[in-house]
Amino acid sequence: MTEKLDRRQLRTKQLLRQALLSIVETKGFDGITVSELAQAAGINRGTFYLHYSDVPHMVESIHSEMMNGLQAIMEEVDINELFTVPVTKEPYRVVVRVLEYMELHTDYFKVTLGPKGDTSILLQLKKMLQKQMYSKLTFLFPDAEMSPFPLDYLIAYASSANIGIIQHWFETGCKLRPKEVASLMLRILQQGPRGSIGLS
Amino acid sequence: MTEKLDRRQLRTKQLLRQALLSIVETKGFDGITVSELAQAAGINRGTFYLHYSDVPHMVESIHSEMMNGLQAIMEEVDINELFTVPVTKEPYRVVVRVLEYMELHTDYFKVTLGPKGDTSILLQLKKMLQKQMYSKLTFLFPDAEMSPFPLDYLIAYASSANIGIIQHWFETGCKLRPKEVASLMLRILQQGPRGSIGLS
DNA sequence: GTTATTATTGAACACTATGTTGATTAGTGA
DNA sequence: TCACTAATCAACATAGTGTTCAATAATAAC
Repeated sequence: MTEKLDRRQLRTKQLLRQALLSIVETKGFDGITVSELAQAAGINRGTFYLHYSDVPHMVESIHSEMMNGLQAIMEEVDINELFTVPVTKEPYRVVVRVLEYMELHTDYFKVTLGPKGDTSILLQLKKMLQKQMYSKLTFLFPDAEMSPFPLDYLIAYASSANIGIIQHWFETGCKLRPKEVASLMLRILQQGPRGSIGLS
Repeated sequence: MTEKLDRRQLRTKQLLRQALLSIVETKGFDGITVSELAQAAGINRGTFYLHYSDVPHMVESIHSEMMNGLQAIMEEVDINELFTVPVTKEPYRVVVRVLEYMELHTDYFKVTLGPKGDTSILLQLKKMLQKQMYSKLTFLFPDAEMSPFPLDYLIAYASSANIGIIQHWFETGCKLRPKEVASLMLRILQQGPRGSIGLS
């Protein structure tokens, strides 16, 4: 997989990554030129093409790195537990680990999930959640007709909702600990919006 | 407001709008050139600049039109009712009207809310929902400390969740009627994810 | 430490899109 | 019909693209 070692390559890739995220933070992912990227990174414009064919290619490449990291954690998730385990002081472990991973890479996620962010990443993230939810829900409801509520809409609802919480977490500067955020997600998922604020 | 009448201007604006949405549908909002836009619309490239300064300006302009239409409807919403009125066969009226408006402009919303869509529009839409929710929730909980659940996170959750449902609605080709979608939104908002599928 | 390797640099290239201008044509409203 | 003005067409300087090549510098391996 990672069979690249030359310090020079690593250095320029790091410089490019920093430059990209810095630019994205101010003007979003659109309209970034190779020229400004190279200048911000302090490297020669031609050098960029030794690593990426294109700005979109570089963006996609960085996206993949982060998504792979998330995917590895996600694959351990067990939605069944999420739905059946009662509220405890220890929120669901894998959720916490996902949030910790995101907090570790704040520089990346705060921009991609924010207002200048990337739709495709939000979508991938949502699809990850949905995939897990779907497999577990179809286990709970082998015959889709048994559910009094269309499962696809339920999944669309719950996945978007949790992403909304994560976005708000970054938007407010990650003031809460991953554990606390996971705890909120668990409570609202179990009790629903009305129940969580104390309405009957 | 709308004091433009010349048929020629209306014609080219319509042609440009159609061309834009058609292009966006295939390659998203990014990297659209004035040249391809003019060609797709069958107008002279220079003519574009008689109407818009820029591609982003045109995009922003079309966004505003749609958002203003939504805003006018949204301002009638009464979240209080959403939270207190029991499930009836008639879902909340304003929600239905918003969904009807969106369905009327399917060509626009199916792309902007979809995978190739625009983050800023999703954000504006979410902010609209949040504004309404916030004013109503602070009415229910004048002292923010009274809520056992942080209101900002609750609002982030609920607004994203409902947008997720709308996105899924367009994603699946608007098979349900606006009334049916509004009914789903109401049920899940009241009963929560677990309650709506019949779990205790 | 020397050497072979290779990433980076800098300059040049043709190409595409930009945004603007001025003169001309053609459609519109009164 | 006629004054007005939107749309067209060609031309322009500018800026970014993606590529190539020779020269330079840093690196890894011996």
